[in-house]
Amino acid sequence: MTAHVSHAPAGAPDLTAPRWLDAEEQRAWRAWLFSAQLLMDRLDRELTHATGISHAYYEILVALSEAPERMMRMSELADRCLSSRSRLSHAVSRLEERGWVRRQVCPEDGRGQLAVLTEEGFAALDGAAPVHVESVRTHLFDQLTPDQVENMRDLGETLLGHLDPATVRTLP
Amino acid sequence: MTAHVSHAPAGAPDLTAPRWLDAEEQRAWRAWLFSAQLLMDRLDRELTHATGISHAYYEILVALSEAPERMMRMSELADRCLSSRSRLSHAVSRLEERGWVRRQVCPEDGRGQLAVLTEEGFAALDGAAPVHVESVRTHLFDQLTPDQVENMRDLGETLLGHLDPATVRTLP
DNA sequence: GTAGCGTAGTTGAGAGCTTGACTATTCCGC
DNA sequence: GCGGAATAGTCAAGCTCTCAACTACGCTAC
Repeated sequence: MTAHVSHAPAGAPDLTAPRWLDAEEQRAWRAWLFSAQLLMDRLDRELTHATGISHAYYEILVALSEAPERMMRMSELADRCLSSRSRLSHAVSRLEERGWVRRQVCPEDGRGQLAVLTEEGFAALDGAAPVHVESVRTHLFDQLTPDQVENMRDLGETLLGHLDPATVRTLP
Repeated sequence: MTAHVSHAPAGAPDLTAPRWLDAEEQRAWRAWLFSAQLLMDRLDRELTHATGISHAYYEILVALSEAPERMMRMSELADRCLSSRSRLSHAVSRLEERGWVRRQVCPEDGRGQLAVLTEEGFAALDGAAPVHVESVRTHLFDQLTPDQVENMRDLGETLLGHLDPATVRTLP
């Protein structure tokens, strides 16, 4: 960013002036942003390339595999995957075409749909998981000391507590 | 992820077995992933909603505004924005339609194109920057202690050093 | 029961991204 | 110089996401 300078007189701080980042904050922010973008991109590419499953689809399969009876309400699944309803609906349709998920009307609520992981879907996940965990190891945990891992967890949970207090409670 | 257990005998560790994450690692990884996704999504939405400029476009404008003469080679700009050549080419075309960027053949290399930030583009960035910095403050720095900010920088730079050693040197 | 409202999920159109092919130009070895 | 390899950038086709309707069902009050 080009330099932005507040022109408020020293004695009267301008409370509406943008709270620009200082050099340290700028550096921290960019390091975080770039590393996060690169890491997600790398993990997604390696997974997609090796297994044909994008990280977004992988997350859906994981969520279903962990759910009781390997089935979940569409909305609940969308929340769990940080996805919009619409996006999830499209994604599940595509997973259905691959035979990995099927839809089923919800017995308790006629409006609802259940997404159910099929045996084929579970097998696909089972094949992809070792690939993905190896990527996460290589590009994340292998690079960090135990203290850094602890800091990562602390940072993540702090931000999560602000951005979405409901999700922080669903952590393992 | 459902439980995955290595069946190798204790005396002969299986070096090809997936290095699954333990509970602590799982927790750290998910906290990081969810918070990163939510934060990026939030910042992008707030910026797009308030200014009509997506975060991806914002990054292009920022990179150009910081470049000498507010111009940059297409490839260099793509690298700086962690974007593919193709994606950047499309994005610059759309920014050109808005009158914020224009293309210019590179004098030194007839194959190359220079993306140049226009006055209108600079004005658009100038209007968007306060909105964006306020989002970053609200959802990131206001939530963290100075120690956490320091940890964030450390983590980001560590990961960046592994994922893209070239980029870490371009930090402010 | 039925009108009205809220919720669950889907759909279609349009925007943006990815992949891979393609053009134009430069670089390099002879 | 000149032919072949490498590089810069663009483009078309297909896929995914977003936004804004839209359908279908459930809940509540009368």
